[in-house]
Amino acid sequence: MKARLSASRDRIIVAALEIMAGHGYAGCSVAAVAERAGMATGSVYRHFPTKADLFAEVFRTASQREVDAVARAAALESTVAAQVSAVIETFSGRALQSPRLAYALLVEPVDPAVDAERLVFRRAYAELIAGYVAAGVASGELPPQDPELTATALVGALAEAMVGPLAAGVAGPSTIPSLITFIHRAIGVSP
Amino acid sequence: MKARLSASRDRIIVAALEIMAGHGYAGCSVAAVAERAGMATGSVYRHFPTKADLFAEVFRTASQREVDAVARAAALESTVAAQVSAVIETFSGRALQSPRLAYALLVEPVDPAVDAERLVFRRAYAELIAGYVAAGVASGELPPQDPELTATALVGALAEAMVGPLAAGVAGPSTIPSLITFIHRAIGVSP
DNA sequence: CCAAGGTTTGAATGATGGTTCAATTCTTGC
DNA sequence: GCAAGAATTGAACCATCATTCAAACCTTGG
Repeated sequence: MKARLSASRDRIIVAALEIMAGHGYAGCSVAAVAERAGMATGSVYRHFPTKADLFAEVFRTASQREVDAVARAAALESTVAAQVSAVIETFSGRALQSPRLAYALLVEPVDPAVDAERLVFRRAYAELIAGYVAAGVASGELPPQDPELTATALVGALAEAMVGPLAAGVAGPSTIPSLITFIHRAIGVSP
Repeated sequence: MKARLSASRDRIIVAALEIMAGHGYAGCSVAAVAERAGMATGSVYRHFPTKADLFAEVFRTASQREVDAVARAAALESTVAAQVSAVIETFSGRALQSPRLAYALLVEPVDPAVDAERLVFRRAYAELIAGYVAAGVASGELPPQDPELTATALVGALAEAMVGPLAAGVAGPSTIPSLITFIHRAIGVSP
């Protein structure tokens, strides 16, 4: 019974994610989520007090998954240059794999309460990158700089560069390599 | 009479801008705009077919003003390094002067139809910057690169770096200089 | 001055979609 | 089996605004 409850909760989140991946946040009415989760509209409210709470958690879940994937890929590398390349490749590869979801997570207009969760998402990326940058500065691989600011700017650059390709559905073949070059230069990787 | 008509139209746009600057897009109900413009709600619809059309124009107007100010400041400089510095200083200076408006123009959740206008805004900045970068590459002041991608990434970096300070109301004293350093390095200005 | 035409008004309308809740169905302990 | 209690249902409710429109009000040409 407890299990049934928590299973329902999970089904709701999964359903919401699936609809986001297919039709964006715009397609995520509570009724649509409930239907896809195989339950009545009202039942959603047995698990989440409001729609905003539900989607805050949905965003948190999806964001965590993305950040984890990127962190895992970057952790395999040992130089800052390679770590940052891994971040960009993983981030953009996954985004292009589920463009609608990426668009929703990154920039689609959402309820302001959910928007707040998006900031957390972007900050999580920034924290991850800031760590690598700080290590690079400490080891002398990178010139002195404010790792927080560098990381923030880098997340912005990455997100902005992906918005066009996400809308189009594909990225030009030189987009990712160019972006890597740009960002390597930006953090001061010696050529 | 014609004058009266076009004056009303202007009053509506000005009112919308003022409310955006004070309470963001969230505060911009048609009723609120009409009241501030000193007319009845329904009269707004004698000038704009829908709210989305009104705010598309409001965004276009505000964006144009911003881009013009930045372009004017950059045009006074003669090296790419100085031009880009002028862009960053002007952009961030103006944003911090009207943080609520800047937040609305840059990232606040808005009606999807209005959101499209935001892309135009960001692209206008990118075009401006791309022009300078392309000239710098041609003159040899900058290393070879894709000016479009560089400019897009740069706009993203700039916007992202401002979101935190905009929410807080102020930027730390080193934010702008650090950002300039970062972006100079990113485009390949020789030190 | 006056009537015809256009303009302005602001309360009513309507659409959307989140939220509630009385009725029903299911689960569980005895 | 069988209540008692919890969970589920989904249609009704409600709040929010954008949008409309019939009535009231100007403006202007004669």
